[in-house]
Amino acid sequence: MDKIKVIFFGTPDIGVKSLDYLYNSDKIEVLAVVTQPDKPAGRGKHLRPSPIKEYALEKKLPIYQPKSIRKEPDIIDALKQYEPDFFVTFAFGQILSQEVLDIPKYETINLHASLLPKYRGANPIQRCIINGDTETGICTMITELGLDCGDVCMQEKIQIPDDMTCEDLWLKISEDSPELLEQTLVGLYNKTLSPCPQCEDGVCMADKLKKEETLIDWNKSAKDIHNLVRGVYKSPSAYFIHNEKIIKVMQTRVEDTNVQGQIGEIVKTDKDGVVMQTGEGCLRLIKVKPEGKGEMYARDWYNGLRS
RNA sequence: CGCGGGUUGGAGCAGUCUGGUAGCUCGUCGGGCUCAUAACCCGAAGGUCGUUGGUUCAAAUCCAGCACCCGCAA
Repeated sequence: MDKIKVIFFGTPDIGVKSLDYLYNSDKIEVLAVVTQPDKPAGRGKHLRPSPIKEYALEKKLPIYQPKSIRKEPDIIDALKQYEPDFFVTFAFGQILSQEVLDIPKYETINLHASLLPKYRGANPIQRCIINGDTETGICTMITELGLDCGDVCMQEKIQIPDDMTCEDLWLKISEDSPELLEQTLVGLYNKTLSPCPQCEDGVCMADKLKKEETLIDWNKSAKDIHNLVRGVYKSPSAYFIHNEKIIKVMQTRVEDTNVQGQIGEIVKTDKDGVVMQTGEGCLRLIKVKPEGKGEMYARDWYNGLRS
């Protein structure tokens, strides 16, 4: 059979393994890559290419970097010239227009990191952990104009253990997505796969994370704070303010303890960390990252406070 | 040239403004107490104070350059 001709739309590193897998697949030919423009990043404000672009450069694939794909007819025309069978989008970061969706001969396929119709939107990975879900997954779907509302092609479930962080889940999704994408493309191409409409009952949205959500509210339960900490682990991290310094919380454990103290205060310390009183139960801080410092054990941080 | 913090025994910090004896909380090692202990008591080892140069009788401390780490903002 002929190779399935695909153009890949993506930006962050979560899609790199998928792009690599499709690139190396003997069933698929990646014609070009579309990614976000280079952006100032990091401390020095230097322009940085997206991880997808770096991969494409390495493989010498054609690269397109529209500011907004809907408003750049030159790029739309260029994509038409490839006569692709499919567009594949995976964390691209821009909304496509109907004109763009109509380009591929078959469909535009999106990989979404949730079990649709749950967690439509920008941030399904962190939201499901913050909410304390024990299961999530990945879906391939037909892209339509509305936000993540198209018919679902395939899905795979992923269990969320109690100590999984968004980084762990991000990596897991990155690893599990390539095969699902390939199977979806082959299935649609051979017409052995029929997409199903989403059940409208279970729809919920996963909004972008707001900065104020990552400030720890000690009045919440230890369990909720623990979920927040692992849900926003490293990016951007949950934090609280101590002596006018930002203290990011990197690792915690819900504590079985009878110690009672004032909410938001340290009630106990030992070699394993610092125990904080919350609105419901106690939370042990295991690793923290004070402003201007590297990640350290909470115990070490506490030692320094007593100098 | 986006804004800012940092580098001091193995860890986390104070000391820098106002130059003059290397400090605190831990850890490690040894001893003691104890039925026992991660608890308590006593003692010890361990530091060219990031690096290079300058000022000075004298620099962790003041001045200049360099390296590395990090927070904010994007």
